[in-house]
Amino acid sequence: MLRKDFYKRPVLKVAPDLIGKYLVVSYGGKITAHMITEVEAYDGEGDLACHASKGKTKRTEVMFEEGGVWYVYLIYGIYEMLNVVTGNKDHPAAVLIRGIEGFDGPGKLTKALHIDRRFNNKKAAKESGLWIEDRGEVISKKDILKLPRIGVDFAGPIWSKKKWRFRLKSF
DNA sequence: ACGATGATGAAC
DNA sequence: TTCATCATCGTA
Repeated sequence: MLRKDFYKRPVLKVAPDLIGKYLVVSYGGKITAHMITEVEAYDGEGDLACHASKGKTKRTEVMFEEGGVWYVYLIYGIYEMLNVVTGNKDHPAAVLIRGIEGFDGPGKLTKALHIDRRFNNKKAAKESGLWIEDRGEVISKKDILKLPRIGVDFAGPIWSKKKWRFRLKSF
C-alpha cells in the first residue's frame, strides 16, 4: 500500500507515478483492484483550474491537508469525482483519478466502484476501505502521454493548456 | 449539440 | 435568498 511519503511530494511528480498503480476498494466484504490509466494534476492556489484557487473554503479545505487523503466532490449535480490530496500541509494540490482499467472516465469509475463523498477527507488507507497499491507493474516514462487537462477552459488559456494530464499510451 | 441535476461560492 | 457556474456523460 502506498504510504504518506508517496503522496507528500510535488503533485507533478505524484501524478505520473500513479499511472500503473492499483486502486483498491473494499466493498461488501469483497476486495477489487483496477490499474490506474489516466490522471490529472491540480496544483496550488495559483492554478485557476484548481478548486483551491478561490482560497480555503468548507469544500476545499481538505486540499490544504497533508498528502494522502481523499478529496471527493459532486460535479454537475450527478457525478462523484475522486481525487487524492498531495504535497505538504497548506499547499493545496490534488490528483484527479480520471481513468482505470475497464472504466474510462472519472464519473464512470466512481459509480462502478461505489465511491462517493463518504470518502471525502478520509485517509487513503485500508482502514477507510479505499487505497492504492504498487503491484509491481513497470511503466516506462515514455509510455506515459502528457496532455492538456479536460473541461477546464473556464480557467483561461494559460492554465487550460498546461499538459498536466497523464495517460497510459496503450489506452 | 445538449440536457440532466445539485452543491458551491459570491452577491445582494 | 437568489444566482451563475461547474475537473461529466449518455443520447442524438
